[in-house]
Amino acid sequence: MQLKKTFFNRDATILAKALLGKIIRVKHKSTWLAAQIIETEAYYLDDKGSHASLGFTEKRKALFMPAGTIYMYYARGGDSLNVSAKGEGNAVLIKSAYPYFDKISPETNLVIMQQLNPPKNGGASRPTHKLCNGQTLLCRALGLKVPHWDAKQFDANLFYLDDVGYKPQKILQAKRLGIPIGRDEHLEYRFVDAAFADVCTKKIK
DNA sequence: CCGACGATAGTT
DNA sequence: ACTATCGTCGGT
Repeated sequence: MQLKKTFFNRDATILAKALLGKIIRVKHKSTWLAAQIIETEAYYLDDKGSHASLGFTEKRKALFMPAGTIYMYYARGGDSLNVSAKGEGNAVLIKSAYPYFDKISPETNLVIMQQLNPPKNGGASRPTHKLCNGQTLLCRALGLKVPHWDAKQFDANLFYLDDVGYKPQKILQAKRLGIPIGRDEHLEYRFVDAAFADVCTKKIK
C-alpha cells in the first residue's frame, strides 16, 4: 500500500533506511512502471554538501516543504529524485533502484524501461541490473522529470511509493567523512540493501 | 587505461 | 528549465 504522509515525517537518516525495499511506482501510459529502492542517502540542512545548505530559493523550496514532498533537480544531464524529511532542509536522495515486477507492474514493462533509458552509445539494451542503477538513470528509466514532479506531492493515480512488505535483512552503511565538495567537507550518509550490494552504484567500504 | 556517471554553476 | 564538463569509481 502507498506510503502515508506520516511515514516521511522522520529524521532523514531513519527515513533513508526505511525507504530501502520500497517500490517506486510511476504511471506510464496504460501501465505502472516500478523499481525497488536499493540505495539511499540522507542530507541535512547543516550538511555543507546539501542543496538546502545553499539557502532557500524557488528551485530548492521543496526541501523546505512538509515531509514527503518530492524534490527533483537537474544536474549533469539527468534528473534526480529526493523526498523531504522531518525538519526543514532535510531530505533523502534516492540513489539507486532495481526494476520490479508484480501484478501491478508486469514484466513486459522491462522493454519500456529499456527504451526510456537506452545505452549511451547505441548498442544493446542496458542489462536489468543497470537500468535503474544511479540517481539519474532511475529517473530516466521511470520517466520522472523535474518540471513534472518537483515540489509536488505523491499521487496514488500517477506516482507514489509502495510498501509491499519487503524489509532488507541487512543494511550496509557508508558513513564517510571528508568528501571534498567545493572547498568544504560534508557528511555523507549512504545506505544500501545488503541483498543488492553487488549492483548498487558504488561498492560500500 | 577507458567508459560511465554525478547534491552545480551558469546561461536562456 | 536545461546544458556543459571533469574528477572519481569500476570494470577490462
